[in-house]
Amino acid sequence: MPAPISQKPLPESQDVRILDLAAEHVRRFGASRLRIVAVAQDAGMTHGNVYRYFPSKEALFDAVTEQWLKPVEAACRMIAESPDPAFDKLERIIVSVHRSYRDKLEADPKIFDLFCQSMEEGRAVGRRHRTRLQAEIQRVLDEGTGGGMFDISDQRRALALVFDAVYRFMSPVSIRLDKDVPRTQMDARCDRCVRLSLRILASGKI
Amino acid sequence: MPAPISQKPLPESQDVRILDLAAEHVRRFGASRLRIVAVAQDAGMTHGNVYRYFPSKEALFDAVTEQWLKPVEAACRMIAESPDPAFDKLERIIVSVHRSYRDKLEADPKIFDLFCQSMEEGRAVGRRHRTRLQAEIQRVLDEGTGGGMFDISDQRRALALVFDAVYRFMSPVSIRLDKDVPRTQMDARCDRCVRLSLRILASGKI
DNA sequence: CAAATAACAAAAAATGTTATTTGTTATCAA
DNA sequence: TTGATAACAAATAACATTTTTTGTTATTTG
Repeated sequence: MPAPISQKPLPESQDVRILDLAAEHVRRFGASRLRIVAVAQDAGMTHGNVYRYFPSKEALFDAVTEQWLKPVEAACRMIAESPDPAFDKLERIIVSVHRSYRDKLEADPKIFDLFCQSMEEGRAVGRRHRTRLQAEIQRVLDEGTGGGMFDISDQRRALALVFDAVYRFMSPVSIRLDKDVPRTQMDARCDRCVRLSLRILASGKI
Repeated sequence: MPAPISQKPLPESQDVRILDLAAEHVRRFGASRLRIVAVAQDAGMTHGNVYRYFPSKEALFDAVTEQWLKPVEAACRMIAESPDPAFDKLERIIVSVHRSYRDKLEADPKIFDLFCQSMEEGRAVGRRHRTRLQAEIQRVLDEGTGGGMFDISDQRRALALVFDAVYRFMSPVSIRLDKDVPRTQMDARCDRCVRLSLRILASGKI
């Protein structure tokens, strides 16, 4: 029998505590109303001490966003690493990202706004997140090409084309614009659009 | 020899004058800094009189936006009415809209912002504009289907699919997000994406 | 009558002031 | 040495006040 997992979770390290509290503040009041002093107070410390962990308010926001986006990337990696055919994985990854974003938009609209803002301002958090997703997709694409599943002359171009065609379902800003369109409808359209784009990719005629 | 066209243009009607001045104010300072009193002053009248022509500031903004978007619609209609094959026209319309938007973004970024805002807020101006573009496209689509060029079971669905796939190049908000990507690159990607989407449409397998 | 103005209340924006917050640094305690 | 605090200047937000703007309506002008 393995050693029992400690029932009481270890006392979180301060940076994680601050991060969680900050996320909660954003969830409740939105980023513009978050005050470092208030977060510090909730954490039972002076505001100055928060700066030991996060060099600036923006850095704190970025950390909140990054943390909050991790599950999306994890789900993506999960699929990418599964032993299924590359084509299927590609489809599932894109659909998964769309669904995850939509879930997150509905669960935490204020944090989603933070995410969108970072994209609109072209800041590093958003860019890095997208790069990580793209890397997973690129990996699957390579795998598919290696196995002779995709016949692609210019891979880079192919990837760009797929991203362009499914942009509406992968771009947080676009997804937010469609927030009032029923989920079922958006999901169905996403599925169809992804399938279409990938069929072209598979046909290799680009 | 035909009668000479009057050299001096007819004195513009007041509403057009006000519209032009308002557009210029938006161009210069952005919508948020536009003051009805200032426009009225430029037009040489009291601000109260502006309300004889436009019932509210929002109505004035909408009129500016609508006026400013007319050339996009005109170009679209021009193509739709040409005697070319439906397939070609469809492609040219979408590409034309993308190019027009991009031109306008570069020429009048502040008015473009006004347009984007109306889309983001789901206001009538933006919706009507899009509806008019869609109507032209639908017309061409019908034409193509009638001539046996497209084999489509569910037209409504087909149109939605094409719009989804070229969304990045047709949505003003998306285009603005890509404002720093070189035009030549965006244009090339637009062309490829449109061609891809339409090929699917032509194949009829949806 | 059509086109404009003048005058007005309500809403919004600018202003100036005070209080809070941000971010740094020097200091303290374990 | 690590984790915290206290104290501080500069930046920001909050707030009350004044001014401008918006939108209406009654009145004038040609």
